[in-house]
Amino acid sequence: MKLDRQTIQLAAITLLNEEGLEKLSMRTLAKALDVKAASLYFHFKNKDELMEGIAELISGRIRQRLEKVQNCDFYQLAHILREELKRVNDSPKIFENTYPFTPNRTKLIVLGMKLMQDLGVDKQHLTVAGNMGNNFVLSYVADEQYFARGTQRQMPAEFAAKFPSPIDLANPDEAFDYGLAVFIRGVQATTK
Amino acid sequence: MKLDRQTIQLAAITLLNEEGLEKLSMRTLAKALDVKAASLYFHFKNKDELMEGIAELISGRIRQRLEKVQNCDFYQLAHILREELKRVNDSPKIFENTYPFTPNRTKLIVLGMKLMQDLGVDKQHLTVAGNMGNNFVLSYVADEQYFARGTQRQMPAEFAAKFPSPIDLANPDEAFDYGLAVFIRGVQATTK
DNA sequence: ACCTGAACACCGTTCAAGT
DNA sequence: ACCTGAACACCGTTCAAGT
Repeated sequence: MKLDRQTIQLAAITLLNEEGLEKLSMRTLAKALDVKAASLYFHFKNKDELMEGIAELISGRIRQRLEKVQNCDFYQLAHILREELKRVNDSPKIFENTYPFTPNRTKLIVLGMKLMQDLGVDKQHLTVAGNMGNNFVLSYVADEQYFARGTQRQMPAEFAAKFPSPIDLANPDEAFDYGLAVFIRGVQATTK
Repeated sequence: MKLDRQTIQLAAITLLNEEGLEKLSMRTLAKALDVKAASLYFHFKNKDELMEGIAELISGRIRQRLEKVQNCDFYQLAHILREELKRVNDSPKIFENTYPFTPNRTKLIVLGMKLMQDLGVDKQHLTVAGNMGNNFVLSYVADEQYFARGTQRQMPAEFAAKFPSPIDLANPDEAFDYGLAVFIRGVQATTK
């Protein structure tokens, strides 16, 4: 088997979409590639570096899509981010648990900051606002994937009675736009 | 050694604050309690149930503090939530990865929903808004604890040059209030 | 340069057996 | 009722050895 970093990362993504992050081990990944676990360590220093590579790969996909968008605003960035995160099961957890300043990802962070500036955020709150926008999308996709899994335990009857038919599950796109609007309008309203 | 669920949970919290979630295993926990790992399984079905118990214990602390607050609004809830989460290292990750509908935690969720209603959120967006508020605080504390750890790798020079001295790190309380204001005003602005 | 065999030091979990 | 010894099936990682 001829390995390289990208082959390994793509195989890992396939495994994530089939089984989820918990089932992804260096050994299962090696097995899927018909290779021994130790071989992976020739291409990646350790598992963390592999995860970092996956986040970086996804960031590259996002940047590629952004190139085709002129006059990008935060609304569009958030939508593309959500869509690409959804393509990889458990990607929000991977993003949360890896070092963020890899090349493509850094460029996305810088773009996010610029878009915050465009929304009128003052300089001293750029990073807070940027983190908040990023965390909103990550958490939203994490919740979506959690419910898509369908393996959760039930809500207690007490709760289900009080909040019947939560529309977000039926209308995830509308709910995402609602949350996004909350964030964007909130940022605008909080600018002096 | 005389064990019970609470003793185990408190020992786990101590270990979290000393070493973090990654170092917390059933075996290290047992060692800290001067007991064998298998003993823990008499009190908890598995590690997940133990983590769930820790989140539930923290939720109980929050509820206790909320009892002393009259006319609680979301601003106050968010502050108390943040403070209690900060008392336990990696608590945001624990909350994210456990089943949420345990008794005390369910009551907090119901309260959160009610406070969203007080802010004027329409019925069909209650759960989205509630999740968003919850995720905001969780993510914020996760970031705070990440930076408090101090073991992160450096930002690239390119980035540090563009965004010098991020005030959020120096002024975490002010930054939290900023984010909270963004959320609250955004919710109000997005109500028809 | 790239891969493997074999090992090391860990995990979570189970369960018959002890008290 | 509560705890343990001993095992099972896993992990991530290293490194001398092979090609």
